[in-house]
Amino acid sequence: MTLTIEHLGQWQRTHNCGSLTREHTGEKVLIMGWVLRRRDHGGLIFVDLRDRWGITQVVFNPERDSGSHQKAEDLRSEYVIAVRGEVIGRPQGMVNRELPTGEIEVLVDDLRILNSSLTPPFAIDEREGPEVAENVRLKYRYLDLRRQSLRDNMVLRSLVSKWVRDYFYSEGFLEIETPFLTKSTPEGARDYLVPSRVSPGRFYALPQSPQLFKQLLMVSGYDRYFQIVHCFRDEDLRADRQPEFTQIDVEMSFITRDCLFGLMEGLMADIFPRALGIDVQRPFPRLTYSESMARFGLDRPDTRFAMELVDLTGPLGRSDARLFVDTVDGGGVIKGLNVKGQESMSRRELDDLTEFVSIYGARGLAWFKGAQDGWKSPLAKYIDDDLRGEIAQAADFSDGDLLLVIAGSEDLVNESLGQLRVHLAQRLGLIPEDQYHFLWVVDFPLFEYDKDAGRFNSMHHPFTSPLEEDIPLLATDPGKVRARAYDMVLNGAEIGGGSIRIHREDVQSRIFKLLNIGPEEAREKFGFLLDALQYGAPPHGGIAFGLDRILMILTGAESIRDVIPFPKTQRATCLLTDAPSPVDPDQLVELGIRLRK
RNA sequence: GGGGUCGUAGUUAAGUCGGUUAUAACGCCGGCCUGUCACGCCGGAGGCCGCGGGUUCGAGUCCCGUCGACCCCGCCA
Repeated sequence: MTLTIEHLGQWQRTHNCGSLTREHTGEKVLIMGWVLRRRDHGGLIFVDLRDRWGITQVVFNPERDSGSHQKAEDLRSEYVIAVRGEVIGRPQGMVNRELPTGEIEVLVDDLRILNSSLTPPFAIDEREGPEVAENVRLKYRYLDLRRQSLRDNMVLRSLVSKWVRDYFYSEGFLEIETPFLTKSTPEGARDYLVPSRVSPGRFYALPQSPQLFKQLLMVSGYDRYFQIVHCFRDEDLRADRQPEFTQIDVEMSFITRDCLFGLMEGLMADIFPRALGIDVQRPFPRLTYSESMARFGLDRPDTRFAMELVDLTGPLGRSDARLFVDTVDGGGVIKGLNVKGQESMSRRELDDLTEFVSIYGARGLAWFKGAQDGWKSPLAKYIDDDLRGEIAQAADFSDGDLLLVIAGSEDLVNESLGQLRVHLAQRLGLIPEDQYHFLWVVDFPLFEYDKDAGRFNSMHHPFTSPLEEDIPLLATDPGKVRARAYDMVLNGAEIGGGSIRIHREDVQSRIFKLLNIGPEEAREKFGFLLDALQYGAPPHGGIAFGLDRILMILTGAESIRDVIPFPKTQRATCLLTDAPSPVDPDQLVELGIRLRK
């Protein structure tokens, strides 16, 4: 016999599937949802009915209504149904403590089957089995989104957006939209381009961020702007990077850095307690970029554990080990990591660590084990007792400890040792997962030197203001100039970054010149900004947070894809829609585009 | 552009040194079952071993190529 799909008719929901409790006992209710699971006892049929609010057990009893009981025999997973019935308290001993609605069930008087469903390729009930391969989940994303863990993430995402809006509105901010079809700018990430039909051969770019528009809004006097906005960058993906992602974008006029910090700390102190029930200590600690690099090797330090980097350039540079001496002669540095109590680490494990740091260009990883009968290390014989004493003191190195050492250029040593620090902490379980360490990293360099191109690039972006006391250095030693730029860091992840901007045209032009952007190029690319700066641009600055990254931390997600409803694969494709896809040749003709073979 | 992990029923996995009919669990289908809640019991169906080529008497297994998912380096102002 064939299944009959029924119309909804005049039926209206009285409750959702998460709302019924013991207090509703005896009430006639009408609920609708998806069949999560059917348990057919021949006589009784139980159905776990699911919607986005929860799960309610409904019972079909032939003695109550034989018609609906008979229809219920045809129900399968993910059929869409509506049931009318009575809320009854569950009999003694049959309460389900796992469910918020577990004290009651709905005894069905009438059933309408609103839609059938193919058997889903994977169980919607996540208790069913192990994790499903991600390509299957992405192809059937609409089914994956039905599952509890993804749904929880989407619900939190919605709430966080609302809390952000509430916070900024209460602080007097305006939410203003900026264009998605805009002008390509040369700096920064690769642009996503959109061809113009009306102007053949010309292209819009999707914004990497609303940076210039929010600065223009400050010139317009729309002090205290924010926006929750999509941004686009055509770069390769990572576990925490998608080609389109969401920023909480903020800009303010007439502010000091400290004023902005206070407001943004307030935002975090609003969101995190709501989401996680934790306290957020304010003010956040501040670390200069150079201190962060020296102590943690990275510009986004995870301060939930110690194991800081130790500079051993002095003592090891005076040792008899050729490697170390040569490094110092070549202007390099030698730094170490004291891994407390890991003296027993095996050769095999040390090889793994050596391989790990080689990813970041480290040529090798020297190790010293502290034992009662002296140091154990292939290099021990090159280091005399005086130097050992010096090193032991500098690194707090004693019996039972493992000292890992890397020599090379400062950048390389910091990067590889900083990554190793985090890697080891994860492996050794040194990270307290229930802690949330916010901090600011400040005073970034304004420029970084591009060896290949032989010129300076902006570290943040070209509109970042230098520290006032460093402005004279622009003429003499640009590499030393510090920027009024800052990052907010949480548990070793950069969750936001910003700067006080340049608001004077003369300073902006000077920076462009240092960046090798000539006056003509500057005019062509940023002329509108340079013009605007000459019409009474106020001092201003701002910040942008990565909403997706914040959500990753709030949800404990390992992949950014788990906090985005419809994410893309690592090759930036969408397995659900099969985008990107070829287009009709007529569309290309209309755009004046011919594909190269 | 580069390095790595993986790809076997719908799903998750096993598959030895290359050997005869490719296993299991869950799911699915049929039957039984009035208190289950990841129900239970009995029975059944289900495979382009990602794809293409090669080696071999013989390939899920070895080799080459290719496609796809994931992680990382480069890249990401």
